Amino acid sequence: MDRGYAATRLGDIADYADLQAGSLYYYFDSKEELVEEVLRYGVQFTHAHVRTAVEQLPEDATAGDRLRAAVDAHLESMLELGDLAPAHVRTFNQIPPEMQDRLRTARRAFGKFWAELVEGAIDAGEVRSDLDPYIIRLFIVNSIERVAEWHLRQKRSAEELAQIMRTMIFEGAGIGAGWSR
Amino acid sequence: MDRGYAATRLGDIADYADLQAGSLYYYFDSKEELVEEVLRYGVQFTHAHVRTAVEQLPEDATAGDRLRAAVDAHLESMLELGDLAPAHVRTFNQIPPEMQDRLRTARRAFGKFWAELVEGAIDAGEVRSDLDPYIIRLFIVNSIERVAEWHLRQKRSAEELAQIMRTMIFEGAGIGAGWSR
DNA sequence: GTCTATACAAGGATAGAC
DNA sequence: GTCTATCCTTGTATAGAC
Repeated sequence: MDRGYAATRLGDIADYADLQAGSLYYYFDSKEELVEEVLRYGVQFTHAHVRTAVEQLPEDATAGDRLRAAVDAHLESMLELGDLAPAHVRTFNQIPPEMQDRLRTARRAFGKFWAELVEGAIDAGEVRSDLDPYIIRLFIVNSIERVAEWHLRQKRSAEELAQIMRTMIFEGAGIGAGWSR
Repeated sequence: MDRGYAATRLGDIADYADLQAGSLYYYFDSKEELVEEVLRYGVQFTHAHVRTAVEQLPEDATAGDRLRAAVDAHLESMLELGDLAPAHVRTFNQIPPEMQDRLRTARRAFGKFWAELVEGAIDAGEVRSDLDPYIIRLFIVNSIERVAEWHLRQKRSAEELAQIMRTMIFEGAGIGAGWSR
């Protein structure tokens, strides 16, 4: 679905599955249903992966540890999902509005989880409190989601990318103070 | 073009321009040509805006000042372009490959300008030198480009958004050291 | 310049054979 | 379950009137 929702023909999908276009209707009632299933899988997979990673931390993990773990796990999901990750990120605003509504519940649940992580880290004094938590969350999640889109010239390992993202997200690009002036 | 390249019908565009679909062919030879023109305008407008902002800085501006100015100007462009900004960002990977090739020259020129700003700031010791400059650039530009997509609940002024973006990009979300460990 | 009417192509969906 | 053939809708593009 790299090329967008409407541009992706059932024939393409069928090719990918080594089937003929018509055969897809044995499994799905419509193209919409098929796409919805794929997108829903993407959110739920990622949500589950991130949540598990956070919950598996030891009892004494700080709010910062939890947030860091979430960044790593979310990034891992993006990389593991392969083509599916960018598909989901890119495609959501292209699908029919009713479908967006149906998927929104799943997306909101994941967003809420993220929001709690960010707010927890702010309350613990580990994330800056001078910006809107909502914006901080958007910024972080957006950064992670787009990584899957970077067709990097040098292939980098998941660990390497995680390290880079953590640095940029939490420490920023600048050196020393006064950058935001 | 919120809904993607293929999903955007000539009829929609015609409606927007208070015309009938057929009338568009007086101005353009094809849908492709029309879209290409719109996208090209977007890159060039932004490139020009950012370049001008940077070049208008006083002689004694540091590499950091230049980079900061670029962030502000790029963000301003995104906001000024209105619907056109997300259209460009979202649509590029959906358009036919030959069209991507034709637009790539304009995009590369802008990318090169950005790369020089980032590298200048690294050389001047104002941006961290422990990460790949290419990645730093992707991260920064991506962050700016997506802001136009945030349908923020509270409307924020351009200055306010610029302040937020500068803080997140250069200082990061974290407090204190040790975040990237 | 902009309209209406229409030709033409493409793709989603259905039917029925195997 | 998967195929092939076909229907039907939609959307790009063209023609020609005004």
